[in-house]
Amino acid sequence: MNADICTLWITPGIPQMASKLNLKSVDIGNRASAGSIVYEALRKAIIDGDLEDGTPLRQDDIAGQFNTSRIPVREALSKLEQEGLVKNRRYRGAVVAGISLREASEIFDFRILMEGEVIGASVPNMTSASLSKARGYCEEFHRTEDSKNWSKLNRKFHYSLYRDSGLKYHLAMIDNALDRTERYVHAQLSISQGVAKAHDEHLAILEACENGNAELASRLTREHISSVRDELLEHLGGRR
Amino acid sequence: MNADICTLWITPGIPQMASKLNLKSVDIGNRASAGSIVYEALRKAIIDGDLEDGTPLRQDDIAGQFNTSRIPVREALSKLEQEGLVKNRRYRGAVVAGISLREASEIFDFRILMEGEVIGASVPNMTSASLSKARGYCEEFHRTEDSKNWSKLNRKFHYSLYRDSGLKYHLAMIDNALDRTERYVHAQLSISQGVAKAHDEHLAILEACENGNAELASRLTREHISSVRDELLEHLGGRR
DNA sequence: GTCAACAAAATTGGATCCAATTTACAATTT
DNA sequence: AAATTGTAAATTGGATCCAATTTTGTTGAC
Repeated sequence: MNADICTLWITPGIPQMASKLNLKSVDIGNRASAGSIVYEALRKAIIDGDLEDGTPLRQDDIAGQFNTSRIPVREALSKLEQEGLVKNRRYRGAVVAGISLREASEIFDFRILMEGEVIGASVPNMTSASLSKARGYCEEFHRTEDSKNWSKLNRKFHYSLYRDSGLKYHLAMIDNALDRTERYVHAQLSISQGVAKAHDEHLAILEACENGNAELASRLTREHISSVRDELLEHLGGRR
Repeated sequence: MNADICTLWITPGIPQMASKLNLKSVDIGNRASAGSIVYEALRKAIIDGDLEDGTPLRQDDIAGQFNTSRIPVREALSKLEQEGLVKNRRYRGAVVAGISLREASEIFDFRILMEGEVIGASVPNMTSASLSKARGYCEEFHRTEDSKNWSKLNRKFHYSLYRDSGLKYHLAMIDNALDRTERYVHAQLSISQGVAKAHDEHLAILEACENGNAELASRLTREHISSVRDELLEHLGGRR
């Protein structure tokens, strides 16, 4: 984990005040806070599975690694707890929150409900730009060999099909659900013919979207997530 | 807002160590942290609508009111931001987050999806204890005159019908959605014949549950929330 | 050797202090 | 008077310090 993420955020669009000057400007006002830097780094590490479930997250350690004090670290840990990625116990510190298969399975059910609905609402509004972007991610997902990128691209693919729904709240809920299950998705993709099967299903979903068939896209999405869940439960020793 | 909320939490079940003594004990080890006390108080104030949208939440003020330092206040504000109840801007402080009718409407749609599903899953597992508890809340909702209690009891009624689903994640998501819309529900109940109509619908839902008709309970719940949403949009000037 | 009691170290929670930034406002110019 | 600049007050972010609590380790009794 490196600390030099702490660079300025170059924001493409700063509200264009009434100024004649047209400069390549850097929005100094939007520097990331120390807390959000720590948060992002920890979030990524947990989601990617670099930190095992139950790993204690000592405030001093983390503060040291990021060359900051414990205050921003606490802020980050608190946010991560809200998201369900760490568990905090008073005076006992934070640990990476594992989820049981039972819990994971429920979150997959949640996703089936959400994503089926959202893609259905999205299809009628889908632009060709979104579709070609989705196709790009889909192909990249198929091509890539690096298992680390699978779940990332899988996520980008699906998300690009949801965005046009304009359902921001639903999308935020989906995001959180994906955060919590990403480790499991990664595991599922890595076993058996996970990626090949997923790719086939992605293509079918994409085609339904391109044909403007919302109902089909919704059904295929539900089946897709459902099959990921079932395979996961099967391979990781779970009866439900 | 009063500061004397800061009392000890009386926890009914402390793991019964090997002790002959049987005292009404107070679990000192589970005192609420200062941050969580501030959090609960602010959350309640915002949900109940005691703090108007856009009200600035000054750290010093709040810290003063609770006779604590700003650290726990920041923690509380951070949590509230995660829940969408306040907006935080760096160096500019926090304000109570209002939601537009557009956003509220989307959250109602989310609730329709969630609560319809959850009550359906709940019905087969529903105990007579849950049902009688639900009936109690239902009647209390009907009887009470205090508008402040309507949304509270409305919430308790619905929640008591969902709990037996055992779908903890779904329930947590519903909780957050209710937090965000409670102000609007309160507004809707206060207008026209809101309470009477809601009570009729509650009775119908309850009856479906008692008869073990999951499908009907689900449909009635969806229609119930849907009608609350529609009336709200109508009365508060919204086309969708 | 096992268990309890006690003490020391480690760790977190909260208070206070300082720095960074924004906001409010007076002074200045046009 | 309106707009701009400069300055002080208000406010937040972060660092450091102390207190509360847990964890660890040690001693002693049996």
